[in-house]
Amino acid sequence: MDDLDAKFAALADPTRRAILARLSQGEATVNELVDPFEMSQPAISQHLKVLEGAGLIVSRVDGAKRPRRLAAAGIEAMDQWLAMLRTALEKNYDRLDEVLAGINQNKNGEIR
Amino acid sequence: MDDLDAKFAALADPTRRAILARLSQGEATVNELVDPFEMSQPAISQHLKVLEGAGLIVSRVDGAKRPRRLAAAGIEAMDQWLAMLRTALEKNYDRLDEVLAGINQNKNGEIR
DNA sequence: CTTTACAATAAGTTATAACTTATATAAGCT
DNA sequence: AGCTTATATAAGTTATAACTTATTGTAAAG
Repeated sequence: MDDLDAKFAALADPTRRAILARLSQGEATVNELVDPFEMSQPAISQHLKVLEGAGLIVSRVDGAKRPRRLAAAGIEAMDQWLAMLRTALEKNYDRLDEVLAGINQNKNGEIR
Repeated sequence: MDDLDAKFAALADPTRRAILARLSQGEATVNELVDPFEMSQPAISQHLKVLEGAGLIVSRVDGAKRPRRLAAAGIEAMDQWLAMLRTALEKNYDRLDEVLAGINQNKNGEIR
């Protein structure tokens, strides 16, 4: 699963982030997920469809219920992409440190 | 900076992710960022505005040029949010391990 | 001080997202 | 079978996103 467009777009909605936060505590059915929101059941079902399409959650059939839970694999792709930026930033900080060290060195004629 | 809606929405566009990837290698001006894309300069400027609004990049003035670079602070909020999910998933795996251990125990009358 | 280079803004178009209400499907209960 | 509960799908509305071309603003260079 690699569709970063869908994954990040899914996380861009606060309702969907709240759903994921809820699911991080364990499985929940659609009705359980509807409760905390001032929003219709179809609206939540549509959000769940988006999350499932993005590979961030999976569903299971239990009679008439369809409990959802987080999909481990789905989180990783995003995480790795962010890791790239994080690493790049760390490297930039290192460079900045070197630059600042250089400035101190020049000002004083020695390293301080 | 905490506007997760804007941050994740910004990352949902492949052009903007490519821009961030380019900036992870160091500063770049608007024209430099336009080059690799088959897209007008205004389009790129608009993408940059979105990224800046989301706190993911910052700009600097150098004569008529406005070099952009990554904004360290902006990445963190997203990263922390994802970290929450990651941790939750790890915990769920731990629980699953316990459950499976329990099953083995019951089947055999002893832990195997 | 006019031209050129770099970038931002304006206005218009088209596609898509996020809801709503109404309706369909499917399982469980009596 | 008929009623209820759980969820999905359909259709319609409104707002917003992602472009385009045209234009404007601003600094540097001749």
